[in-house]
Amino acid sequence: MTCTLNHVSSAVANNSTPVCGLRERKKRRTRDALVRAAWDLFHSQGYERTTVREITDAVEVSERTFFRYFASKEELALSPLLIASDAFIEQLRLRPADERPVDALRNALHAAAGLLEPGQLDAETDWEQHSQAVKLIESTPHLLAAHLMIGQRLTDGIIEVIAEREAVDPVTDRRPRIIAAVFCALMTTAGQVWGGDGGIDRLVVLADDYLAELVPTFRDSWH
Amino acid sequence: MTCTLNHVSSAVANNSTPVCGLRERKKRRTRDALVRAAWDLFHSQGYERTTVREITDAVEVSERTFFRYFASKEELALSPLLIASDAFIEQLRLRPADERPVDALRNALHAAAGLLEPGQLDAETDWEQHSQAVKLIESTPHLLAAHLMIGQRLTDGIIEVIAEREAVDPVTDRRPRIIAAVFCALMTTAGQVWGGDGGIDRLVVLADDYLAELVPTFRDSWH
DNA sequence: CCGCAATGTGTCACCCAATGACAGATGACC
DNA sequence: GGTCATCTGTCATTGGGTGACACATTGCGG
Repeated sequence: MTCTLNHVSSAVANNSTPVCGLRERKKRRTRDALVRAAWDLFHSQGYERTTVREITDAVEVSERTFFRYFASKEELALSPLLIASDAFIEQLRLRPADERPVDALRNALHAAAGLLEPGQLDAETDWEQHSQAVKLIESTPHLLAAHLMIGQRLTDGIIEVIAEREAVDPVTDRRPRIIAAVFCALMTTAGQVWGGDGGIDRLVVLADDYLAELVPTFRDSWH
Repeated sequence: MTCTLNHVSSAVANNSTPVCGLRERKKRRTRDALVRAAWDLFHSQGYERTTVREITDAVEVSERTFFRYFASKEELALSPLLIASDAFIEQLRLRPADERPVDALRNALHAAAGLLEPGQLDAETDWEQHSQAVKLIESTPHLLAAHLMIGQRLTDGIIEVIAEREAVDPVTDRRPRIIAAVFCALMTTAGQVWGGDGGIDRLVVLADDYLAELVPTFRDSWH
């Protein structure tokens, strides 16, 4: 299965930079070019049958350079998901403290979806292609595994934020773990049923739908 | 993340064979030797720093032979989990039809754990080393991703069995998907908290504990 | 405007996982 | 014992990924 994903945590960071010097602009340009060329190739011939060599040839840089921008081929493919995941955590942090955890999660989901909807932030978040990205990830075992890893990372993030919000110890109190794991599992399921069709709105509706049955339980267990 | 796991489905199959001819015995012997040598090396120097070459040198076979027994290095490392996962599905199939889904899942878990407890079925299920195997998997990103893939595979299996038991269509009725996803998510979480310490019994206790809060919800949604 | 330091990039060499092709060895079965 | 299927080793090759080093470009202070 030849997979990696060692450097997930350091993958984003460089988002919406002020774009000051020429150096930075050049870097951003080659990075975007790599992402664009990669997705074009992925769509036309699939992820596994696309070599790093082909990507770098299209952009006219060396293979070595590719791996200075992305720790691995899969990190490139998964960057949209990483961005979405981080956006969600950020929105969750912004939820008012008096919301119950389950409501904070649902509201953060709506907020994050609203942010991503307009698209056009930069090359990776171009929402028109996001649908195809989802399809590609779900249909490529290697990428699906990495996708699940991002889900795991998201779960850990949620545990941390919820525990902080509710002022409980995430080690001794199992509730943050439970709600985070269940929420992510339902999100993943919703994402699979969604399949990328019908826009982000449909995904949110699906997730809400799945979550609805469990809301009473989680409300009871927290206040 | 250099991972694979393409041939998960075909990995088990050869379990508790009658051991007839000399040929079969020899094959089984080299296979077991590979597994044993691999785990020794994994424990002493970690998964990623162990090369296939080192494993095959220890057993004195060619690298090519290794890949005739295992589709990938990670398939070898994950075979205990695959076996456990398949055992669970099998037990779930054996549950009487009048049990509610959530009860069938819990009972199947107990049954499968009981089966695995004695250990000593063959090299891979040697339960004494299973604890260390879990630790190794959880601490190796590459293996953790593959572990999550097995969880996904288990989820799909559960959906199928539940839908069959309850005579519902798994595509239109979302309940099998929900209960399977939630169950697997809680199992995974329990497994991470467990960490391999305290025997399989403790894992079952943890899983039961996590599941307990959601039992009322799932009982209500089915009958 | 110039020179230095930092940083980005290309080249080369290398490791490891994995696969295909082919030939030789070995057990199965009559 | 001989034939046949199957297992195995050897060889060559591909593709992902990394380290080392040299060169080029940019940023910046004088």
